[in-house]
Amino acid sequence: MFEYSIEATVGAARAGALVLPTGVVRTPAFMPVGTHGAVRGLHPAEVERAGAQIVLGNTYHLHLRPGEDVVRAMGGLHRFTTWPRPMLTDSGGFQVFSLQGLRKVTEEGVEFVSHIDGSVRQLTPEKSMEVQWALGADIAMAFDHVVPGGSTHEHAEEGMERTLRWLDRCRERHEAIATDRRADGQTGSALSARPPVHPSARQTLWPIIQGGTHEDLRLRSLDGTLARGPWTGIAIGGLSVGEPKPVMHRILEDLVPAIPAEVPRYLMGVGFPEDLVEGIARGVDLFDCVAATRNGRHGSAWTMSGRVNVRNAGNRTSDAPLDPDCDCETCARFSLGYLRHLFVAQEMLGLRLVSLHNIRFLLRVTELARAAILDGSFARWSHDWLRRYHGHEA
RNA sequence: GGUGGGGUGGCCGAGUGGCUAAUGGCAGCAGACUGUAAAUCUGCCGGGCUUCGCCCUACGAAGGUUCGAAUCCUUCCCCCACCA
Repeated sequence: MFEYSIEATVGAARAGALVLPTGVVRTPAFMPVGTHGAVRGLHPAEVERAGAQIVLGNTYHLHLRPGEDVVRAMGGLHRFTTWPRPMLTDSGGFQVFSLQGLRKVTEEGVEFVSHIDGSVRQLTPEKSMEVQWALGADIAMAFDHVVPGGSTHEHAEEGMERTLRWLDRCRERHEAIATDRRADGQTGSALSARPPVHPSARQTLWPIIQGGTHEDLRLRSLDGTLARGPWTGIAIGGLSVGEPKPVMHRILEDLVPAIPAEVPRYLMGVGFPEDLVEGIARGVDLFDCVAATRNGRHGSAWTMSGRVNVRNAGNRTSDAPLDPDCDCETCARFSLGYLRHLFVAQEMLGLRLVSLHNIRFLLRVTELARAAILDGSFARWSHDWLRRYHGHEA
């Protein structure tokens, strides 16, 4: 369980298979984000048909609503949401970054003022592990401290060191709960025919590398993390949080080669289509990003002919698909002119259809990249793809 | 016919002497969004130009008072309510 096997490589790029309790994830892979236990606007069947192999949930948000006790009582996140494939829960660490102003960080953990009802909630490494065990995803993420992209060396170092100290506490609590569960004989899958009252005892914990845009800190973060291993996967956090793209590429180039080859690498919160290709080329195996669904709801679509703002007046009578190169359910059936109408009329179908297209667009990028790695053509494919994609950018 | 109320930029609607090319909202146009406080947010939105500025035309119409009017006065046109 939790094995990762590499099937082929081209340069730093890899194609592999990640075995998880509820299924296998072929990499490189994009993971749609379902913060509240749903990929916004989309039916799980649609997400599955689009080719998603694994989706995310969020510890902070699901803790606030409906509460992990509810999810556990409902048989765990897989059964609750009916998503039959692997899941990963983010730890709430990103909310330390995104909810600045609503939280206070201390060594013990983070105090959040709930954006829902104003109540004060504390999330600690231990609490995050407890919540994530109750949610029952295949992969739990360590509770980390994300700092903004432009952070000083001193500030980034503080967040990185704290993330390492928190990692010790995460691992300790995560293992303790796993041991308890095994003792209780709760080893069944979260997807057993009759769902267990408690989720699977099989859940793995992945650490997160921090260190901002400072190479020395990134490498120290990795060293400290590896010293606390072994791990079944390693995540790179704190990128695409305001720093220029070349900086992110440089960090990946310095950091990824130092990560043991046999471990899957997960670049958190990234990205846009070009970020996936650039990341894969630098050895990243897993990605997640809210942009596909958020941009989709906002009427912005990725296509091989450039970004399309669906609402634009010029699309009023366009009978063409949103993206003629796309094989998604939206492009197979609907005209761009109709999609524009749906947005202008504020019909929710429009939000759904463009979200679905964007999700498919990213999944397809990973599928094409994977195929190119498997047949050895990745270097050329990625070069051509990037040139074609950027060729249409303004 | 009488009395009262009202006519403001595509629409709704503030504004009752200078800070008003005129608050807001809607509609329209464009842009942003990267481990989701986002079906959100930002900019433009009378016309023209050499667009961090200048010049036209503007608050039903015409005329007037005033240094200065969407705002005050006169006449006219139109709308609404009630009374005959």
